[in-house]
Amino acid sequence: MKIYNTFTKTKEEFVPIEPGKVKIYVCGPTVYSFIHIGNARPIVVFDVLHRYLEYKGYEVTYATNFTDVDDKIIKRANEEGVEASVISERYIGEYLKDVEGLKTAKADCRPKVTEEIGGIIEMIKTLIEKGYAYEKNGSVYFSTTDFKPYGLLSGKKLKELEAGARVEIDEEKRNPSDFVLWKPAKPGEPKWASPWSEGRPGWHIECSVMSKKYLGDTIDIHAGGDDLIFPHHENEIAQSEAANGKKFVNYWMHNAMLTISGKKMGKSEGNFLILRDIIKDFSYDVIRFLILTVHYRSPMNFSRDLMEAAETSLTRIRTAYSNLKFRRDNAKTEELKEEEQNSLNELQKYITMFEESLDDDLNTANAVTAVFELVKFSNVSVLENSSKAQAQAFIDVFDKLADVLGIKLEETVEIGSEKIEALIAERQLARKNKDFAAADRIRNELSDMGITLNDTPEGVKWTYKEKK
RNA sequence: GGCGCCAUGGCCAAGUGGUAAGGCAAAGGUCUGCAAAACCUUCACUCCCGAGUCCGAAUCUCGGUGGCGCCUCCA
Repeated sequence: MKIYNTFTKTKEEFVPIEPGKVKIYVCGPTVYSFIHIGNARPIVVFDVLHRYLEYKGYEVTYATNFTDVDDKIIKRANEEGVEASVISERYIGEYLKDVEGLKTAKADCRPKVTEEIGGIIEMIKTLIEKGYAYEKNGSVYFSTTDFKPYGLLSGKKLKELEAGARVEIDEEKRNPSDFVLWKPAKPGEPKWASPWSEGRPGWHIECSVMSKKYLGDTIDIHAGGDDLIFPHHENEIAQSEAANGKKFVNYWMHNAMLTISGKKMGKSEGNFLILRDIIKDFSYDVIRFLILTVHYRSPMNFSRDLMEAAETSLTRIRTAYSNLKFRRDNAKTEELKEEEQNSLNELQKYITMFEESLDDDLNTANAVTAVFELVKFSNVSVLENSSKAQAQAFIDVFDKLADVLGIKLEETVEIGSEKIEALIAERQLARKNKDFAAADRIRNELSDMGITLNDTPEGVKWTYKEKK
């Protein structure tokens, strides 16, 4: 499998540190509100990476954190007049609901910063001892000029950074590009005791500490949004490599931003759409599917029109799948017929196409295309007179590929199927008596419930789609 | 100001040297009581513009134009 490594700016053959095992760290959310749909992109993309590596037989350890102490959380807590932990716990809960909905709940661990303070203090101590960090008035800063490789990931040069007008001037820092590892608490802010002051950690140090604790000094893949390349990931490298004296990450993966009307969607930009709001009109599956139709390193412009198109596309896949199940359950022949053997041999072609796509830097867009090609092939191959064995073979391939992409092939029916069957039987009777007005009335009634009927020579087939 | 990325049909989107995947939308047809689904057919002599390299370029080089991102919290 080839992976584009942001550090080397090339696609590289993926070779894990330990054969058969992969350690992945993905930067998680700061929990001060609901996530927006842009946040869903890395969650979905790197979940597919996780699933695909497992599909290929790797044993994956996947860690993603919660930043549960931060200025924004404190601000929100002050606005509501509650403890910071009330805010963070609330949005961790909401985040997990979204993660569940997106079918991305496979992470092995989700550490929280507030539960890792001890480890953070230890790493800061080490950095001071090794001469990479210094204390000033209760704050501790990382000295960027003392870490020679600083800037290699982002391609920034310290000189340029200093020349930039946007670097905050801070009298305590030796260099404008130095960043905070520990800062003293202001009155009323959450705080922990440390050798330097009662305070809390800076943002960047947490990921270095948690990655080390849960995955080790050197990990295979570290991933996140491309807006984290600088300064967050650059700083993580500096901290981890300075403290551990070892290479931090072998492959850096970054997803491009989700845009809206061509502009980056961001909480600071104020042009974001909350995932929960989108889910009122579309299912989680649709946003997940839409995200997969674009390569993860290309910017993706979000719109409702795209969601609608994605929903229709997804329905095409689901319809093909449900047709297969219908054919299987109504098949007149059990055993595979001789003439069907060719189609089964050809199935492998689609699996290969699917795998080659994902092997090429996780090209989910082409993997989805492979699924569409499979849909087409299935529609022309598995017919009324097909055997149960043939239909099942196709179903197995659908299941296999959909599982990697995390696409749900069937919607859960929320209505009692006895009721549906009764109405269908009633309509069939009406049709038999040529009372088409009554038949159509029942069909409309079912349609209002989200049931679409399909009259076939083998009987009536129905599919369910949740009404929004 | 510095660094980097992108520009493919009505919409979305793969493709990074060998002659334009796929999805949505649209048009016609088959099937059907009508539908739905499915199938068949049609839908970019062309990939922002100009020049160059090459037997050959959407793909490489140079120059434009337009758009975006990072340099500050951000997925």
